[in-house]
Amino acid sequence: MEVLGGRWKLAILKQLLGGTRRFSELQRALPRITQRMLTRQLREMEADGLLTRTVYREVPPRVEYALTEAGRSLDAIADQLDTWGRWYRDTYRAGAGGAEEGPGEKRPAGAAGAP
Amino acid sequence: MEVLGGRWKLAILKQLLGGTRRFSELQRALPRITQRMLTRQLREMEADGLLTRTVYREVPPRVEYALTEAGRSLDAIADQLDTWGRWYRDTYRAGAGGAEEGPGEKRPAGAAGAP
DNA sequence: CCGTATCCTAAAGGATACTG
DNA sequence: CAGTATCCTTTAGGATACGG
Repeated sequence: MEVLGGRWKLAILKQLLGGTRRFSELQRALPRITQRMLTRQLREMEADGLLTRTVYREVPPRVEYALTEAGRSLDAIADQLDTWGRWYRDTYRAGAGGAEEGPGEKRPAGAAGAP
Repeated sequence: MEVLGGRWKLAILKQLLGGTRRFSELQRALPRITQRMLTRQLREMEADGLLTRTVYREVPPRVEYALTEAGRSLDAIADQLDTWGRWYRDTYRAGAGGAEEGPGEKRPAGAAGAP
């Protein structure tokens, strides 16, 4: 949780799972993050070894971010968190009525009776 | 991440995956959490629909916590996070040398080339 | 036994302006 | 384009003491 715990890290991870992205591309994909936060979360993830940052000294400058092996190894988890999150939101926030009888229908795959 | 994001929630979840627990049992299992934090995280998880809180008005009082379906549905994810966390720690913090050539050996199951 | 109440620090997150 | 620099608010987390 220390490594994934940022407000935006999962979203960034998801973007980078789609391939290398440059700073401005990430900004466009995540319209509500501020420049400062994007920079900070990216630097933290770099420090944690989840991604690499490559600076191309051109004009205009270009910086590319790509996942490391460690970052890519979070693929499955990120995916499951994403799926669970959607299920949870749809089940508990959906029709305001929400979980009147507990989650029973479209449960995330494999999480039914547990083990 | 909003739902799982507490410092202790994953640990609490893990305990409750083992069955119903009372307050003092959780405290003993998580020696470094303060009473206040345990109470708070439990109440948040209850509000999020992850667990139920049952009060038995006896002397001395007894309060039992149990996961809901939603809580139990996090089983697989909690497990994977746990596994990844250990792998990450062992790989990146282990011999101080750490990830000299990127994670290559005991990668968490199924997260290799990524499907 | 199972909490509340108080008080406090630190970390996270953000708005806004400026820059190599 | 891809950041820094400031300044500020909010939330998380914790230590300690007290109570039904």
